[in-house]
Amino acid sequence: MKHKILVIEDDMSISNFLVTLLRAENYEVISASEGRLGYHLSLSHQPDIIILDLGLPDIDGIEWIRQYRNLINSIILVVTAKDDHPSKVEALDLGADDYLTKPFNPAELLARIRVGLRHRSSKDVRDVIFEFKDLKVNLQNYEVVLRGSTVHCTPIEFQLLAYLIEHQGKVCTSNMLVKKVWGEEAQESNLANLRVVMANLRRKIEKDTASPEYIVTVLGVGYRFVG
Amino acid sequence: MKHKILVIEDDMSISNFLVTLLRAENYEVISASEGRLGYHLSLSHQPDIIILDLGLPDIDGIEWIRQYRNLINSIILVVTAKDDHPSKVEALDLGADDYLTKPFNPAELLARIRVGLRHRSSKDVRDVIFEFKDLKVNLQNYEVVLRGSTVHCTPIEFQLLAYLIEHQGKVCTSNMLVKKVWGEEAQESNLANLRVVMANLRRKIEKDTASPEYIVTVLGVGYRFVG
DNA sequence: AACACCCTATAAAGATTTCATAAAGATTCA
DNA sequence: TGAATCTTTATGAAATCTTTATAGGGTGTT
Repeated sequence: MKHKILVIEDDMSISNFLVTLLRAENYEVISASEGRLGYHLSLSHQPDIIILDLGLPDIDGIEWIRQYRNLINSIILVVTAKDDHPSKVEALDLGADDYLTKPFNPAELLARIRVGLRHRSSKDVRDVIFEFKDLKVNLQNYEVVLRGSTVHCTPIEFQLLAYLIEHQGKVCTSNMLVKKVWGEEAQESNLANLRVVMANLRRKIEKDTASPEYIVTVLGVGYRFVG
Repeated sequence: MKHKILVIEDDMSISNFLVTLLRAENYEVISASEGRLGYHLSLSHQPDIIILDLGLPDIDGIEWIRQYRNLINSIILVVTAKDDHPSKVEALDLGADDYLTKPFNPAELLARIRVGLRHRSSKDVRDVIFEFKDLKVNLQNYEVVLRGSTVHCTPIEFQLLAYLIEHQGKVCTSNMLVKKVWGEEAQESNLANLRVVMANLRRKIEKDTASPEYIVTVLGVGYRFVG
């Protein structure tokens, strides 16, 4: 799928240059020449990356980051003419992910965009609703639906499932799971417990518990949600 | 908890400056003046961030990234004197997370370290994946894939393989392997064991165990993962 | 060449560990 | 109190690890 980039820049010649450059790299590009419009576009289009110029006509770039950083879920790459260190440090500390000073080398910009995309894709954008194969889990409502019909899970079963889903694809050691589900001070003894809960959970969501399709055992280590 | 930073830099005056600067910021800092040592320290200490100078005496910095990027789980921040764009783009594309050119502003370095830590703590644990010829090993998930299909390894087999991979190219004595896999207090008697495990492991990953392609025997000494 | 010696590979059997699950007892909460 | 949930305990099965035994392949000596 094409990655989406939002360019917020008021200087039209630079903006056009960026848009052309990025389109040539096969990104989907949208642009805004004002800060507030940029914010609204970022909400409606959910771009992967925002390229933000600090010198906007309607709102100071630093202020833009301060106000909107936590409201959007994109990588912010600041590209600006000012090379004063205070604003650089401030922008980064307010949540910008990278900072380039004009004039910049286009190849470097593109490389830094790829870095941003890398970071973003490994940062699993966590949805409240998780879906995989026939399983649908609403991580807020404690709701588990399997092939259309609701499956009732006990609180502990759900916590276990939720933790495994949050770390899908990665092996979770039994110790880690015991600690996360029963609390940090949990004892070794809870291991037996974990197994019982796991068996019950599997009975509820797996077709064949002997060859599970969602939660697999990693012998000697722990469990892993296939993702 | 204190964040851990590894500085890999051969110019002692810069290295000392960085170490002092970072310690003053309350980071836990370790340093190496050579690339290979730096790699081993990053394995043993698992730093959150690695600050890497590209001009190392024993190995080219770009080469360092190419070889080790997938084997370590840290943020890599390149700090170098060369400001040639090709190496900048190459370093970033090979997996470096940021790139600063000397002389850099310390405040900016610190800000970029904070960016790196933010990215890291936002839950993404980069997959540590080793690839060589037809073999792909995910060192976190205990997963071994050979020519596209998953190979099941037992815990001990995997530990052995992982240790050899971490020291690829170097001969590991049988004693060392026994100690690392069975524990420091392991006996001489485990040598027979090691051989059995090795035979089983080879049966799983080698086409022809008589002339192995990944793990070769070094007669009278031990074993070596070809790398 | 024949032999002994050392080191290694591997098969097979036995011992051990780890896991899944049932069932019974304890706890919690309404 | 009673229903649901959680914990403990027990047991068998499966996977793994260890031990033991045997065979093979070098190397060096006579």
